[in-house]
Amino acid sequence: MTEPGKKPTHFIQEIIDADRAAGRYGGRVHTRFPPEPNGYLHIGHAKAIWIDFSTAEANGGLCNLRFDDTNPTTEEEEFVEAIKEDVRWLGFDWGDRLYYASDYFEQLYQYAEELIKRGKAYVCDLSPEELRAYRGTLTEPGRESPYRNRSVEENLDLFRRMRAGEFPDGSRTLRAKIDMASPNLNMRDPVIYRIQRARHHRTGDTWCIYPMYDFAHPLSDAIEGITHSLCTLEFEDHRPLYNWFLEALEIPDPPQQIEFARLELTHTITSKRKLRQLVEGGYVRGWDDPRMPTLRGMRRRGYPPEAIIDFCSRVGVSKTNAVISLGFLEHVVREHLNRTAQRVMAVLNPLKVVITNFPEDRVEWVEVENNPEDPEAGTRQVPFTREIYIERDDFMEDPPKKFFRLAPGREVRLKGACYITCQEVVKDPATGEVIELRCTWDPESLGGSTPDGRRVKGTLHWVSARHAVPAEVRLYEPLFLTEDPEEGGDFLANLNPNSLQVLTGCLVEPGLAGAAVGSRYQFLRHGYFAVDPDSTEDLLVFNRIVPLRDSWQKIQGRERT
RNA sequence: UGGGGAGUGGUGUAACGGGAACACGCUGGACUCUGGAUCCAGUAAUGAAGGUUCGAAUCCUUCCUCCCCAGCCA
Repeated sequence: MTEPGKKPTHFIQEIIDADRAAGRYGGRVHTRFPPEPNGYLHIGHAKAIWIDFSTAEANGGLCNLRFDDTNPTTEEEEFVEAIKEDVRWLGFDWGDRLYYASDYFEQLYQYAEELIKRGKAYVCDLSPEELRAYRGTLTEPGRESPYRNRSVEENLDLFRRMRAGEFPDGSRTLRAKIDMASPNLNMRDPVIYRIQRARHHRTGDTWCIYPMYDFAHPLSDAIEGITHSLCTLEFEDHRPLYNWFLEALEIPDPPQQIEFARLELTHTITSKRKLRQLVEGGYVRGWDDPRMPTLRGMRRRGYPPEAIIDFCSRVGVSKTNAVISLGFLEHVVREHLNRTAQRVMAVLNPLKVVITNFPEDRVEWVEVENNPEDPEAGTRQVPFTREIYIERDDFMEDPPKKFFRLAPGREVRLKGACYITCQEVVKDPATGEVIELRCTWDPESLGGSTPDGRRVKGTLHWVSARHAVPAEVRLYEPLFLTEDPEEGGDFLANLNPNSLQVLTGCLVEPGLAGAAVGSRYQFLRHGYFAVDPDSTEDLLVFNRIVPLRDSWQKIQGRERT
């Protein structure tokens, strides 16, 4: 766990340190998280959110939440609320600094007029197709628009009439007058305003022209007094343009854009389009499916937000395109849950055990610790009776060498309760399936050890048959079989057919009855689980957050191959 | 074949001219009322070639590889 409040050491912090040493921005640090409200946030956004908010905080500064809502055709109010919810869930607070680029539409418009007046922008009548043709290619320069040298008066008049709605959608644009021969395509007279009669989720039909990102972003930053505008690597090519607008308008103390690498995870996609394909194609149950890399999916799965943040901070900040292994995320989640999750016994695949020398009506309440990692967590009482269930995998009639669990004639410990010895195996005469074990217990072992100090190799979890609470348990595996879902060219072909396994007829200890949705537990020897909102009064539903490391499974897997 | 970035163990991050470190993974062992956790040990890296220097991951040159850019998306 990284210590909170400790100053980070990444390259962005170094830039900030240098700025402060030089007295830039009067020593201020002000960042912003600028999502476009056109979809749900995912794990990649978590890194951006963490960087934006935590670097501000670490430097005594502030971070704004600003919706970058300059494209009304794709944006919706629904996403605004969802994004706010997700950022809050991660534990960040934007205070009263909730902004929208659309709040600045009038101001941005005035900036655009100013650009025209300075001879740095012009209205262009080229069609989208012509514009593309005029732009040139990666290796050939573009050509200047025939409308490039209109007078300031004509441009102003035309632009005002664009705003007034005198021209059809797409018929004209406002372009920055920069350099059609620039090797950086972004500088080849980029469009800064387009005509678009679309209802905006906040401004309604007030506007029929909307600013482009490249124009709106640096100026929105300037308006909010942002000092360090942090974004991902693909905007590196846009930085000259970002700076160009600020210079062209002579913005004092201009903000600076700094780019860092996105967070990518193995076995995971974050492309909005592909995520939508998974949802719409029914490959997952929705945007909050616990297998999804969306923050809502991870929340439902049971990932603690603190663990996600810790993960981000431990992955680090750099400019190297990196793919972090899903295993590392799981490690951090386990580490967090190991310290915080209450232990509980749950039998996922029950096998009945009758303890023949245990009185029929006796209920022995045994004491079990809630979390051996945290003495403060205390203990609880669990009922032990003559008929119990153990995990079917914890018994083998003909056990291999390193199998330390129950087998005919073998003695094991039942966690917190006692030692039992398997005396008889009852099978279904028709199928040969083991349906019941008849065991005896050693009353001396009550509590989990014996006066003679003899040792048993295995400790099993169990539930009392008549006290157990039924549950459904959903086990998850990565959505994709391959580290890189794009391997082979078709991500759908790499989908893991076993990404969801639903276990019914599971039995959990009685204390779990009525457990709150979202609460997290460690099912002893299985993993960490969270209560799913699908739970009802009659049936608890659990999601497996992450399994426990399992060295037995590893040994088995090794011997099988 | 233009422009912008990036190359350190299997993975991610450090080292900022001076003994390549940390974390995850992996291997082995200790311990254990979770085959968990913990502990201990081991494994393994500076893209290449030149050059500067007493000394280079770090500075210079050339080369190689990978990523991004031709929306009136962000």
